[in-house]
Amino acid sequence: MTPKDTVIRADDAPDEAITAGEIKGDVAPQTPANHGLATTQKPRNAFAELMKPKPKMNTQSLNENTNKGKTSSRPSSSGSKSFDARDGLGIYIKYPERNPEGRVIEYDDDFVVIQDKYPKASVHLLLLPRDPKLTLEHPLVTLSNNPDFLAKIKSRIERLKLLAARELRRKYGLSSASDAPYQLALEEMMSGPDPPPSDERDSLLPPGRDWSREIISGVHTHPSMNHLHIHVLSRDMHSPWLKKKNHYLSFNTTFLVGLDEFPLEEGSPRFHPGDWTSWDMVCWRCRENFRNKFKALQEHLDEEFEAWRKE
Amino acid sequence: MTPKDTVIRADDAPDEAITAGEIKGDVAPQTPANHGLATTQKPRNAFAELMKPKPKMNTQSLNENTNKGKTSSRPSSSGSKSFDARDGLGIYIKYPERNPEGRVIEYDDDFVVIQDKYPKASVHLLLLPRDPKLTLEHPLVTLSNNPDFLAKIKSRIERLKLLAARELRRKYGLSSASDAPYQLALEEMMSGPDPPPSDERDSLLPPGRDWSREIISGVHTHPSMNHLHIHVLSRDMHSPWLKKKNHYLSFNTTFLVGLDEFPLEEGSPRFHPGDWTSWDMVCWRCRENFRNKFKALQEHLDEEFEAWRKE
DNA sequence: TATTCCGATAGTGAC
DNA sequence: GTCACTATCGGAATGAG
Repeated sequence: MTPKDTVIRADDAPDEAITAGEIKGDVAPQTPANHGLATTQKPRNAFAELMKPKPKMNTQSLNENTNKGKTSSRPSSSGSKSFDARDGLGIYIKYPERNPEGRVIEYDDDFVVIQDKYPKASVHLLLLPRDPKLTLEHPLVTLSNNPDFLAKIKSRIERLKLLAARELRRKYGLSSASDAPYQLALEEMMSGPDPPPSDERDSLLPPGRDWSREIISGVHTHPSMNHLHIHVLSRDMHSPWLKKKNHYLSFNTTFLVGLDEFPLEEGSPRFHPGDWTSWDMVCWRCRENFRNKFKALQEHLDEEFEAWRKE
Repeated sequence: MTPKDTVIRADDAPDEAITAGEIKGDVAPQTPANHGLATTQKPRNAFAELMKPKPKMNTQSLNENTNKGKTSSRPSSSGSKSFDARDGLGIYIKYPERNPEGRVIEYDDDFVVIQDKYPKASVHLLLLPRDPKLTLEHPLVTLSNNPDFLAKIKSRIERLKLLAARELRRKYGLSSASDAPYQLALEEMMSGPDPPPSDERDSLLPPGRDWSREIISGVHTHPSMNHLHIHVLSRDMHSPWLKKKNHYLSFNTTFLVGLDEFPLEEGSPRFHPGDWTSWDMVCWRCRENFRNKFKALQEHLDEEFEAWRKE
């Protein structure tokens, strides 16, 4: 394996996430079932296997390992004496091959992709640049002042959006009305005599629902976690970890700066959102204003989610 | 019984409060054991019986009936169609002879005295004037503009303070260092050959601790309960019903206007205390400032109470 | 400032 | 804006048939 190769965390048991304890060597095991996405870096990913159509089963494999591997959760930011919960992402950047908490999706010399430990939506990934010169910089500054870096990020994020979109299709494709053409054709293809490999299927199938439109990406204006991270998540905001007003606002106001908004111009007001935690909560789908009534919003989001996934 | 007589709620079982259900007739029963206080109105009271010294027992009879007779709690402010919890004191004024919830201490044509349903101190009584023309007036206005009424109230309150002081002695006299001379002499008196009746004892005994100094009285600047009521309570603030900051502040700031401060002069700032619920909580005994830390104050009050009662 | 219930808000400590 | 825990603060309903 050359340093520039992307290593993939693969799942032999598609419906159960890999835990850190299952990985014995330096890198995650690879299986013949892993079919990578076609990019310049040719990374392969664990979602590929998960994307296999599973009629009659509504698996949620990505959200099932929320509490697994908790004993292996040890920040251990070696060097700093005092523990700081805000350094929690450092372990993934430093030792992605250890696959901490079974959360690593893929990694190479430049990036680590993990599932957010506390996802705020059906799909919620983090892209973590590994460059030590950049990882502790402020994301708005770095992404606005470093064109080369921004270009790399944008390229990588485009690919992650597709990854996330495929995961949405895996989760909700069968209950989606507009995805029916794809799902029906896929079923026919897979029950046929010679099913093509998974990375060739989509080009042979009708488009169905454009799930990538449901994926958002960006960075928080004032991140709580110290290491630079870019969010890639579905916009449904349907998650047991969405527990507080600021959770919702941080992804549904200008506190989130979308990747496509960069570079910000110098002196942009986006650098100073002001008292954003006091802003009203507005439904991302129907624009109803719930002011500060989080519980009411939460119930409403459940309903919107059901309608959304069936679109 | 003439209308001007004061009717006393008497306890045959001193350690257990009478409940409303035990009273069959129009008035509370009287027993030979009731020895009244010597006032112009000659009211007798339930505390007299409770004041009997009970060595080795630390009874708290006054606080034991908190939840009794709940079924008989019916505001029923006849005339107004809608229920209003702020009219809750009306029932005591209207039907004191029913002894609602077993809470009536004494009553006559002009006043009803009850135990506060949610006492904020070891002893907490309410004096309720019955005059329909006055009971719904604002206490600060009425007590400042009506000298005759104020005089009656002051007279009555003086007596209630003595009643409350005796109750403090009953509860804590035996654990009080400075009350020892009284308690020892009392014990000797009662074990002697011819113990005098209870209303003659104190004049024959050494003074002991001046419990009346521990009693405060006054009205809230902005009462929540609609019917005019004057608080008479011990200053210890030791009670399971003291649950919130405003409970404490309402008796330990200028939000409480002491009876002896009346009449207020017209335009007095006391009419407008301002944002009093945001004021700091300061220990009534040692003046330590607990700011808005209610739990910390509560623990501290427990300690102060133990020291206070042993004074 | 009646209570009670529920929920929103705020501060803290975290290996 | 990391979470989880505790506590403080804030609004709304409140009985009874």
